[in-house]
Amino acid sequence: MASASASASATPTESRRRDRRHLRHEATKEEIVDKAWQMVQVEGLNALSLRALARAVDMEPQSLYTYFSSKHAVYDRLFLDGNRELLARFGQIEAGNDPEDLLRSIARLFVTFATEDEARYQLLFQRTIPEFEPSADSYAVAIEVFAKARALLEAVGLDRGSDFDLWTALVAGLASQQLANDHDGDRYLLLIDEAVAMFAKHVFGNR
Amino acid sequence: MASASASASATPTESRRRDRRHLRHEATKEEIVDKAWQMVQVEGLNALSLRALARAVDMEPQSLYTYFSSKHAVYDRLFLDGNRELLARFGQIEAGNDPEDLLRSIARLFVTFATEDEARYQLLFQRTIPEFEPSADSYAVAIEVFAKARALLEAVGLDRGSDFDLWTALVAGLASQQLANDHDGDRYLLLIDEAVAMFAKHVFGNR
DNA sequence: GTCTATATTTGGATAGAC
DNA sequence: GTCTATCCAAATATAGAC
Repeated sequence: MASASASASATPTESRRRDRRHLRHEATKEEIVDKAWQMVQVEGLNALSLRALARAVDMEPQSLYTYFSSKHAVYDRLFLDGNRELLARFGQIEAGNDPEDLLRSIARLFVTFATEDEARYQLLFQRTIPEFEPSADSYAVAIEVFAKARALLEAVGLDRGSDFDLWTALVAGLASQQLANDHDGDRYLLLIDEAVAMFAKHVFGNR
Repeated sequence: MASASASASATPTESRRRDRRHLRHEATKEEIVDKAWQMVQVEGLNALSLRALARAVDMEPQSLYTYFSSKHAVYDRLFLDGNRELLARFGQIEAGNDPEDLLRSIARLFVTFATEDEARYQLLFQRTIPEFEPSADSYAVAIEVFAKARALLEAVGLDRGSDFDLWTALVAGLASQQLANDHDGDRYLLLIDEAVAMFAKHVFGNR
């Protein structure tokens, strides 16, 4: 079964060579992706250009096409990366006994994630790049993120869809206002606990 | 004083001619702006190009420069327009006796304004165009909008800055989630009343 | 896998005739 | 105020040599 994926007649030497080539390829790709993140952070998500990206990694623009078949493919990779990162962070949240504690953890996690990198937030949660749509594979991870967030809320007894939607609106609102109105400050970050308390009281009442 | 703004030796005929020319100029400018709004609505805020815009109003691209000195000047005009529109709508809100009614009106107004036109929302409230910053004049109107919203909240007794910030986060959150996750639906619109009730209870308690 | 060369398109912007 | 002509730069992308 495994041999079907490559040349069936590969010698051990050929196989090792292929692996090394593959590793090198992946390493270069990583380098490109890292630089792309840097660039969108500094210049803005929509300012990314393949030329500039290529030159930033000491490559001719055309050579990038060995790694990414188009500009959207680069964006798609960033989209995937961002969602994987968020999913990983959600995975570290542990459900304690107090529901409000959990909500607070989620809110802090999300707003921190958002404010760390505005370009990433725009890419993942706002439709700001003309024509760009994530590939099915990348989108699947975004769905996972969504499902994970929902599962966390269900774990504290919030299984109504409308509770979940109100929650995400509240948290996304804090994130987007922090980015839009107080980019380098903490005005809205400081409201997280109050917002969580308000929401908790609303959905749990006075239990 | 008035004559200082133009040629001091203008005859009545010259003056009328100048007026008509001015009117025609403004009319054409309006037409360009209208078309620009249409285009960003359809193709996305960042997809606007002066060439396409010019051709859409049956003009050579270069002729646009008679009306707008740069692409950012067009964006700046849209930014101004959008803020004026929002300000005008805020002006129609009347402060009744019930605070929660007022909050509900504001929330509906804002979320409706946002969901009507995603490009406009991005332009006014998200930093999605690389390099673009509104001119001082346009920004002044944005400040007016902000001040008006704040005054409305103060009218119902909410004079703490943190209340205002929590409020705008909540409302902006509903708006941005509606745009991002349910573009043509009403999932988050339907949550407005609940969100307002939650917030009102939080800030007013059980009076 | 990287380069040179090149195609093609598009973009914003200016000069100058009419 | 609009056009022609033009510039210049940048963009994405492909073909083919090495």
